[in-house]
Amino acid sequence: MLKEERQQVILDKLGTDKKVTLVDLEQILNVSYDSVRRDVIELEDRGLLKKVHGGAIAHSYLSMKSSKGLGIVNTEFVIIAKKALKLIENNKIILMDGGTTNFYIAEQLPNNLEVTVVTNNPHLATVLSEHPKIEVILLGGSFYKRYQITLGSKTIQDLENIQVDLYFMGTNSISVEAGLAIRHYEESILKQKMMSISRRTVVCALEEKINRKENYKVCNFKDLDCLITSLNPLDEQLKGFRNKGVEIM
Amino acid sequence: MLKEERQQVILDKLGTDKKVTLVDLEQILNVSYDSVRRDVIELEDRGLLKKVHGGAIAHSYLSMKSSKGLGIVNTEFVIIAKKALKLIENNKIILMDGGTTNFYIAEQLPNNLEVTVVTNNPHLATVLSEHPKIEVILLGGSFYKRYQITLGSKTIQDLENIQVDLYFMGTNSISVEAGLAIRHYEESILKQKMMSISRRTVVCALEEKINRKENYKVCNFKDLDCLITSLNPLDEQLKGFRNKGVEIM
DNA sequence: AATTATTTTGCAAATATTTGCAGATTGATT
DNA sequence: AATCAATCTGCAAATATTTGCAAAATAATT
Repeated sequence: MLKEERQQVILDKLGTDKKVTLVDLEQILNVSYDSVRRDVIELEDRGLLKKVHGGAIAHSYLSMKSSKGLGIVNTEFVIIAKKALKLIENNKIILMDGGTTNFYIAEQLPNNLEVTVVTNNPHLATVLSEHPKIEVILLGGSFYKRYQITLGSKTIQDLENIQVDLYFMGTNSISVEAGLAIRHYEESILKQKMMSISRRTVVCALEEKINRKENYKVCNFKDLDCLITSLNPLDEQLKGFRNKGVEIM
Repeated sequence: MLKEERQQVILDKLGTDKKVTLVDLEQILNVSYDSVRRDVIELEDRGLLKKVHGGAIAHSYLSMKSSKGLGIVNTEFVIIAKKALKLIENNKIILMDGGTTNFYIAEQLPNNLEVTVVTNNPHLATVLSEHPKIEVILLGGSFYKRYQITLGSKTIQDLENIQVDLYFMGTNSISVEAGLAIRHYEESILKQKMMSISRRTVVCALEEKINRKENYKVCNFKDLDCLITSLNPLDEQLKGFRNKGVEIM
């Protein structure tokens, strides 16, 4: 097996599972632990994944590339998308930023829906271009490879004259005390701007994001209008989030 | 067995399997390991595959297209890309708009090249995000699904404060009398704007575009700085294009 | 048809890369 | 602090690659 094949397998695996341990890879690829480790290091050098202690995690765009064709149905995504769709009405203007959750929601938008989607995520534009009725406005700016979105002052300036009905904000962490925070400073500023031009802001959070902490704060929890998770709104994990004036779905 | 036969077998194998080891080829072709290796090196020089340690893998773009049976076009792309690369220098700012030719050129940009690429084509941003050194600036605007580019006044406005060194313009038609014309009005305006902010404008045209006519004129032929085709610059087909102050490669 | 030039091929020695392993080091966890 | 797991480092064996060279095959010439 060629080294490149192995590395492709690693990327594919990350595309579907988003994370993988080196021990797993050692078995799947049937080479030594050191070899997979070196493969992962190489891939990281090329910026195609992030190496972590004992394994690797995907850069978000990997899953955006493969989630569709492979028909892998992550149930969490399905539940979240279903709830999110309830909020979307015809003739509204929707803002969606980066992240796999938004990507998945976009993929699920029904064919008869007639909305405008504003986004700084080119992959979203690509997916939605197959949709018969949705109009897409892509925000320009420096392209941030790691998260596969446009960023920076140009992007913010693009938003200056736009007013949207509904903003689906992606996030890396959400907690009652620390609010909503992500890993990248510029992006946190951008998200604040996006909130400011949106009538309503909705966060769709995977279970793993709940009560996590990240470095750059975007807003307080109560600044949101709605929180969507795959959990039952009455679930124990969401206890602290209730009665804060934020709808929980 | 002739060398050319062998090389065709190699390409065919890659077309189906996407990868092959030199040991495999040695057996299939029944020649020495060194011969197949040299074959693979030759094919790589022609840009028809990617050589890796111990074997070869298919070039992603070509394999994508070759499944449609565009054998001739493939080599056209290769030739055009090779010529185009000669124009690109480190630390320059390159503007590339839509079209498959630009996509293919982008994929061929060598790893040690350090340039900024400005584009209204999100797919280009995606491809280039795997490049270690290239910075990408994505132009915003309405996303035009059919051509998979951003368009419109917003895109033009984005260009207002940019000045680029080299513009690779995609086109649907080029002729001496009618100049350069395309099928979409808004895009023709955009291309004019792009020309105006570029120090040099280069058109890479597939053979089939030569002497074709389209509806919306972008510019006269002599407004270009350089024309790249897969043909020999002295080819009969290009006769009328010569001595117009436009470099022909 | 014979000769010559050119290209192609296979081989062998010298290099270089990849791989797995063992010991030392670092990092995480209790 | 102690323990366990993961990482890093250097090393040696196995593979691949490169290079030069001579034999074979092919093409060009007389």
